[in-house]
Amino acid sequence: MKMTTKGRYAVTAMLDIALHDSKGSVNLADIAKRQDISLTYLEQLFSKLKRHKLVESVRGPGGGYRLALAADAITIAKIIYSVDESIDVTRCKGKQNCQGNLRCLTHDLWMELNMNISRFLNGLTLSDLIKRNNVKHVSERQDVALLQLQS
Amino acid sequence: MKMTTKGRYAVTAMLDIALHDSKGSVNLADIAKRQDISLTYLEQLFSKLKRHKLVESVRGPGGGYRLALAADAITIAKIIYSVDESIDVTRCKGKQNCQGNLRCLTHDLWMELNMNISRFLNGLTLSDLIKRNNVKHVSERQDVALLQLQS
DNA sequence: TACATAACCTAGTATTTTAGTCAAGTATTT
DNA sequence: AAATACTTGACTAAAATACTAGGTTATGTA
Ligand code: FES
Ligand code: FES
Repeated sequence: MKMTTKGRYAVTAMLDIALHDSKGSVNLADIAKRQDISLTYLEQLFSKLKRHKLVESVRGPGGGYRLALAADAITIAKIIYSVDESIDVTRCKGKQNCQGNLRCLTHDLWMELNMNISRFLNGLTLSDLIKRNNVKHVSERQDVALLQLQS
Repeated sequence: MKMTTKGRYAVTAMLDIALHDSKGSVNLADIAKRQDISLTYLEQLFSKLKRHKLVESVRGPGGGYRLALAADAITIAKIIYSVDESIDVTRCKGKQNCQGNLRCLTHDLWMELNMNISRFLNGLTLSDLIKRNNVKHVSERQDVALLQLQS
């Protein structure tokens, strides 16, 4: 599995949008400030998220991004997949050809681990996360911090 | 999580020893040939595995490595941990300080994923893997290949 | 219509990590 | 003594990652 800041940023940003969805659309500059992520880096991630139809964009002043699906239809797995290409832990990418075109000794082990991780990430949606108290608290803290920044 | 060839090689090599344990000790040169791993790279990994007391070494002619514990006492998690340092997917390494010393929006999500992966890898031992048919088959294939190589 | 805003796009680069090599050891058995 | 086998640490090429720079294009508003 590739679990890098790229995937983490993507989930964080998507969660940020889901939390501020009431405002119609959320612009990347705000996300960048709230979540402490470089704006231009976010732009790259959102180009992928859009390509995978997880978000829609609104151009021009007052524009931004909004979820393309309901929050309970967007799984964490989909988000990570969209920016990281895969959450695969095998070496062969499922092709069973690690060892000179043949299956290596541990192929099935990694496949099982894949399934385990997938089951977890596929079973969890943005709407699940929004409901959590720890997420609510952190989000409120971030909103306050942004307001202070702007004043 | 860092799931790289380093961790995969370590598990593969440990499994190889477990499978050939009847011979007392297994030397790295044989593992290198059977599993297609660079010998000098294996040496590095085994220095770590020894430091973590997962294997014992037997020096001199006929020497090699053998498991320091029973196969059913060595979990896959321990092996990966020994060479990769961690199977952690958080960004903060558990310290809750991603965002200027505070917890980020997704910290708890990654902690949950950590638990999920740990549960799986801690619940699986070398002895579990040895029993599997697919492992047996691949191992037999490798033994035959090594004999042909030596003749 | 000008202009500000914000998405969109293409390169490029600094840093880090990975996977692996090399060389000069030390220890143990035969 | 000689052969075998493990030990250690420094070193390196290549890849991936995280991030920056510098634009262009669309759109709402004054
Ligand atoms: S991981 Fe699939 S063949 Fe080795
Ligand atoms: S992952 Fe722990 S604070 Fe962000």
